[in-house]
Amino acid sequence: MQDPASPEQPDTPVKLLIVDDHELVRDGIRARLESESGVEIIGEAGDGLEAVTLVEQLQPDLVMLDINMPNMNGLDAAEEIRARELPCNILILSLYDNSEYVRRAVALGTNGYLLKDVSQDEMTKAIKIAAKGDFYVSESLAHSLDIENNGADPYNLTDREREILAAIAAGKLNKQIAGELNISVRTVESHRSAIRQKTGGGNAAGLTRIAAELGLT
Amino acid sequence: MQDPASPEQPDTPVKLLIVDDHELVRDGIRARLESESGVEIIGEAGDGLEAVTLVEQLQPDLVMLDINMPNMNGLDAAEEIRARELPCNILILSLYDNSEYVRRAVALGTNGYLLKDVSQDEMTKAIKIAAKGDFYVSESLAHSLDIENNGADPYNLTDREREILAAIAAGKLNKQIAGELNISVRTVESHRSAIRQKTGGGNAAGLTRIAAELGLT
DNA sequence: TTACAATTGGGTACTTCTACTGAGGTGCAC
DNA sequence: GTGCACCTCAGTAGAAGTACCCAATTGTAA
Repeated sequence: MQDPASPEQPDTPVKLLIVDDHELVRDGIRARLESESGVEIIGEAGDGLEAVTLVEQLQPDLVMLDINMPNMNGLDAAEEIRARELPCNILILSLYDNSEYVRRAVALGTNGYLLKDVSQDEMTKAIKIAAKGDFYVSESLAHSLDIENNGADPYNLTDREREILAAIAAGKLNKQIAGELNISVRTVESHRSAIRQKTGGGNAAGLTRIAAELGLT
Repeated sequence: MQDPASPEQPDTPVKLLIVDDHELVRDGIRARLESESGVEIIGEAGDGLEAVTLVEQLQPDLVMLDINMPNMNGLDAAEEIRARELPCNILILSLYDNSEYVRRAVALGTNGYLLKDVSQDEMTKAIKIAAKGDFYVSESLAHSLDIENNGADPYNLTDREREILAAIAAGKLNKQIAGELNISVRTVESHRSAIRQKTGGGNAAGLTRIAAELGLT
């Protein structure tokens, strides 16, 4: 993936920026890594905006990004860091083994995706790998990635269908959606019908639950 | 609330059991408290079932319970601990400032409700208070509790309305709901109409989002 | 080029939901 | 006992969604 100014020598510690909106989690990460000689925590941030600013200022080798945060979420922050071409590797640390999240993290060219139930050993391993510019993913997420590599999500929804599913979950009526997308109500109904068939979602309430499951809210 | 065999003397440390399904969070709590002389961590659990077992075996003064966990969630574990009349104070530690959760925690006779964005100072303070058998709640949650004390939730829904809202969010049709509750479809429609009016929820998708917000899923 | 998937749009008939109106019965508080 | 909130049920009208059927266009892959 990316190969910025990260050190190839094992004796130069990895300069790490921790980003999570919960101080408690940051404390946990800090507690785990302070015994690791190969990692040096050079800063912390509590939301995505702050993260982007600090990546620019502190120039860490690696930034560990939580996803759910106020102001700017971790995936958007990753996108911004890539857009500004900041020489920093990115490791996503999320609560959710949501395939949409993983899909997007991969698409953004991040260097790894960890679940928060990760063990200490796996975390340090992931940090080393991601800091080199390679890619690491939680073993428990391997199946999601397999699916991703096959080019399909759990329900095989197309982009358009996901777009419309998100609108349905937002409580919009078919008529509204048709207006916003400049297509006919019948077309929206066709998509909606296809979504129901693929997901087994049933009515609007069921589809809304599935949209939440896919992270489309 | 409860006043079990917890020590009144400040020099006897509080025997604490930590329960969270994420080792990372447990590490964070441990890191924060190991500098505190007044607290001794005597065990950890990763789910609610294990928590109840360990409370029985280790007899801690206080158990810190996460809510979202596999096997048995924290609120159900708290209920079980109270049902077995185990002499242990309970402090809930949750990600969510969900008024339904807070309501239930209060109803179960727990000794506090903390959000995970809590600072180190507030956490130790809460532990001291809860270990004495008093009640502590996050300052940021005070408003939810005020509402609770006024006998109302954010939307002023009645019990029946919450029941029906949950059914709607589960994707059930009015006809199904009517059948299960042995009432007329028209009555379900009346309730549904009242729910929409109170919550501004709009259609089924909107109501489903609100149900999720209220923890009725 | 052929084949296929995705997106687009329509017809028809049916079910479900929404928005308004009305009211009877119960239980609790002042 | 007089209100009041809650739960119950109904009529009517229209809007929205569901379940089938169908096909034209576009782009991409075999």
